[in-house]
Formats: sequence, C-alpha cells, structure tokens
Amino acid sequence: MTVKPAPNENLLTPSEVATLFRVDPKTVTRWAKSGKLSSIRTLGGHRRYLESEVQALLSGVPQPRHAH
Amino acid sequence: MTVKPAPNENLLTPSEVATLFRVDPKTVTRWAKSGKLSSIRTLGGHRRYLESEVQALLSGVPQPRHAH
DNA sequence: ACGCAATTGGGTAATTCGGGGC
DNA sequence: CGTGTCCGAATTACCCAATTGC
Repeated sequence: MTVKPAPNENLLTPSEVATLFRVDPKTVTRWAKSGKLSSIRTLGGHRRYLESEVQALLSGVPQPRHAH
Repeated sequence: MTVKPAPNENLLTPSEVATLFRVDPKTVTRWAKSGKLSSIRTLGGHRRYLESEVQALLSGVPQPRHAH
C-alpha cells in the first residue's frame, strides 16, 4: 500500500481558533498577517487555519521559526 | 520533456471541494457561478470540479486566467 | 420503480475582511 | 507592541422545497 503524505489537512475557521485561544478573531487574523500562524485562503479571501498547527501551539510545542 | 495537460481529469463533487476548503457546499457553487472556479455540469445540472484546479488553489498557486 | 443522500435554487442571518483609532 | 473595539463592505452559513445521482 502506498504511503500517503496525507494531503488532507483539517482546517479551522477564524472563530474556532479564536475560541480555542480565548482571543478575538481579529487577533488570530493579526497572527496570520505577521506570519506567526500559517493560513489557507478561501476563494473569497477568508482564512482557514491548519488544525494540526493550532493544536501544536496550544500544546506549547514551539513552532519552527526563522533563526534570528 | 513536454508539459502534457491530462485529458481525463479526476472530478470532485461539491461536498468534496467544500470539505477541502472547510466551507459550505453552497459556497463552492457560488465560486463556480462567479467564475472563480471552473466546473463541469452533469446532464442533470449538478456541478463537478477539476481536482487539479482545486489542489492548485489550495496550494495557493494562482490559476492561469484567460487573457482577454 | 423506489429510497436516500446530495445538489440545486432562492432568501436571510452570521462571519470575516480591511482599515483606522484607542 | 499586542489586544479589543467600531465601521462598512464583502463573503459565508443556514433555512426551505424540488430535482438529481446512484
């Protein structure tokens, strides 16, 4: 059987991420804008976030960041 | 090597596309109506979408647009 | 021919976007 | 510097009944 790289990533809406972090959805948008959080865009421009990334951040797992 | 456009393309149903973008199937229909997403029609009027186009859009790759 | 999930269409709430200011 | 809030405009989600797919 083929080893599938799981192209199917669960996505979260801005409000869902905001609820998880207990912040305003606008704040989540700022995180995305500043590159702290990666995001997918709908064809209408609305953002969707990777559940795995959000979960990792919630778990306190440091995300890969640019060495500075 | 030549870049060959695949003649027979895998087709996705509205709900499948909706799941990939984390939106409502009706929203995908709206994208098709507005020309943001190309679609094939069944003989009964139901829409089918090109998997390659959907994947490209998910990847953030801008689709080739018709020059006018 | 029948059943059932999915899709279609319209209409109306709820979110989200972007910018600006505190 | 980061966050919450206000605003208008745009996008998306949920409601219905009828049609289509398999």
